[in-house]
Amino acid sequence: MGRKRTKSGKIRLAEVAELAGVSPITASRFFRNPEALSVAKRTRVESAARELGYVPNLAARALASHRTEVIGVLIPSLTNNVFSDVLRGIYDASEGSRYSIQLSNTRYSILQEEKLLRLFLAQKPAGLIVTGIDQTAESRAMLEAADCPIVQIMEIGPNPVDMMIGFSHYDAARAAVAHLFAQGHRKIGFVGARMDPRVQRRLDGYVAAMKDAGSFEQRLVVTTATPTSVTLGGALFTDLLARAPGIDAVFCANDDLALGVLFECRRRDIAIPEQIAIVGFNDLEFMASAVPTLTSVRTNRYEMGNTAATMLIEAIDGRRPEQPVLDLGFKVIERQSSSARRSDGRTTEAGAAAANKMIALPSGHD
Amino acid sequence: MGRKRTKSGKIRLAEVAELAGVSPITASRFFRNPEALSVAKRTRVESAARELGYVPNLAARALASHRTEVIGVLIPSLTNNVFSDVLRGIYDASEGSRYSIQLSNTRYSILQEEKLLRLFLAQKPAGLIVTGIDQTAESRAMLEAADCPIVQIMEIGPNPVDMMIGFSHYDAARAAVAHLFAQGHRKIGFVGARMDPRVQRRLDGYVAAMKDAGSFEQRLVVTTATPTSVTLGGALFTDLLARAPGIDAVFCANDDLALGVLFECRRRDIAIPEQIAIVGFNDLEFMASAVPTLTSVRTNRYEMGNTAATMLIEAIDGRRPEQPVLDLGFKVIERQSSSARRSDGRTTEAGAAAANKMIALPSGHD
DNA sequence: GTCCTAGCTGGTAGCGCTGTCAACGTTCCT
DNA sequence: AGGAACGTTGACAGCGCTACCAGCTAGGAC
Repeated sequence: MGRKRTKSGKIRLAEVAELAGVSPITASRFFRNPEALSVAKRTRVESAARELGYVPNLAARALASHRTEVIGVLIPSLTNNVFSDVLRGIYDASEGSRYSIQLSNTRYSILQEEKLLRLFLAQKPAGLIVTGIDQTAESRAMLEAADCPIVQIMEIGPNPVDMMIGFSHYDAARAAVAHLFAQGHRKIGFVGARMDPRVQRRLDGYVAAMKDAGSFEQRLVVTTATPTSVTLGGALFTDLLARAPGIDAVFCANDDLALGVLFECRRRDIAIPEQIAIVGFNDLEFMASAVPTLTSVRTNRYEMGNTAATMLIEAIDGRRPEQPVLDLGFKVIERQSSSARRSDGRTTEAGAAAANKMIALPSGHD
Repeated sequence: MGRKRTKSGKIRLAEVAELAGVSPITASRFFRNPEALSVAKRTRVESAARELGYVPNLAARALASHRTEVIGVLIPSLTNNVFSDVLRGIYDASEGSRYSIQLSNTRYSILQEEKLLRLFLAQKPAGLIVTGIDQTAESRAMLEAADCPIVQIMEIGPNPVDMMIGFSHYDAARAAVAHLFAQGHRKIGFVGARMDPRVQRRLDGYVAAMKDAGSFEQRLVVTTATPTSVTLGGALFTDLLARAPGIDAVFCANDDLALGVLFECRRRDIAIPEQIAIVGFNDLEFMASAVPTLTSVRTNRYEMGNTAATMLIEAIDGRRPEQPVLDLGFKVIERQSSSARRSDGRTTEAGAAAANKMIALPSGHD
């Protein structure tokens, strides 16, 4: 019995080729570039492969071709809702393609990111998705030297390494503050946690908007390096009230903080928006459902991940996008928590389904 | 110039061996089983590898050894907070080990799970983590035939494929309902979304507890196959109120629903817990911060993922746990939303930091 | 001193696939 | 009709590593 199979019982390409009556290399081509085969051989190989239940050995392929079919993804957090939406978009886009996702968590450390990047690059990934634009110089050099397509996600900025997709956190924050001004608020506080680069740029946007209006005061800003949470939102708001008792609005760097502020207002019997207006950031699902409903800045997280992975795969396959930097913009979703101040001090009690007015802006507008 | 390097400029094991003055196979052993080398050679190989910046080629290793260093993880959702905690535990445990995580999303479909399982198994993973105990017969057969360790996570049940770590959703739900009974509630509604197998078992636990007390009525149960959300919690609660206006408590199959119920109560001016008590499930962070604070069943999600991956890696390395099925239990965290009914109809307005009474139970107690 | 065992080391032979290049028709042009 | 050009196919030689087994040395038992 000329035992052709490996001990594991796996079917090899050679067996498929033999059954199909072609050479192994022809069978190999069938799986990588079927158009290169004549229709006759193509169908023969196809049916042989199906009959034997052939599954390619990716390790052998990677070894022989010096390429892997792995897309590396570096994100700073696995728990943050924001990134789970982005991730879902990435995974959805990778399904159906022949690429698989290799995920690593930088924990908001650019040093950790550099380490992971080195690890990834050593495996010659087919492509790379990295978060943000604040890499170490070393990381930046590695990315520029990498011979695979790269997408930077979450925000846009100058000097993309390769492709880039996101929006301007600075502009989004400015728009949120501008909205509060438009509603008649003047003493607008800022609460922020974690203070990673993107949150920092939201703060910068807030500061710029406040300075433009001549309303900026340092005591209106309360931040911490602690990871964000709903509870923390309440605590930071408490600090803010102590520092600046006269505030009439709060811009929260994310929605968890905003929810915490909402609860803290409940606890203190502060009326929203009559006494204090609240605006969050990201527009998580619960914002539309809270009482009162909470204004937020909608960011297209799923779409960001999905488009990033799609662009990357296209680029890997040689079809580079004509537009390598994509601004997904944002929308200020106006809800009860920031509606116009009224003399009677009440807002209408509308259900969660109340129509949302939107302010849509591509970032880059001022 | 005898060009020893591959065109990519990568250092190979052979170069390391040459510099260290040993044979390639000895150098190879250094990376897999350093103890097998004499101390002298060990240090020589080590410094040679460091000097050259050697990085092993995983594809070649996988091809030659018929093994990969990939742990496959199958989870039903990437957005659900519950799984992001589990995932973080898994990733944290895999860091520092030589195994990498390959994640796939079954989207709550056991057919999709079967397909993905086939895909994974074809790559000969080092180990596998699968969610739950409700695989298709085909999946089950594949898992049992797989020649790698396997951990089932999220719940425990009879007939583990291999290892298992989780808790009894049935017991946890019973304990939650028992807590409501202990606080004097009788007409306890149930709201559930998605109705995946674990939510179904929570419903079963609820039904059993209610029947034991002679309080079960079909109209107290409102469920939907729709994915869960805060908004949906409000909608389901609205349905429940219409079907059973006399309820005095709601057990929610998860915390998002509970938050939705809380907001809907606010909207309708229903006092919590005086008119209606609320209990959630999972004890997400915001539960302790809501107003009123929300009672929930704490589940050890991070620990579950972390322990699962740790056990799996140990098993891969040949150290099987003496206890292959691990019950992580749960705790009913009592908060304001379900405190004892009072004649004066008020609860004390305590901050989020109010001490939580806990009922700790390993699942399996009745 | 001889034999045996254990511990360490190295040689050989692939793992399953693909890059490269040559060779073979076939078609189309001049 | 001759030849170029194209499309299709196959032979060969590895990719970088490890399984397997043989050989070597040292130390201990008799």
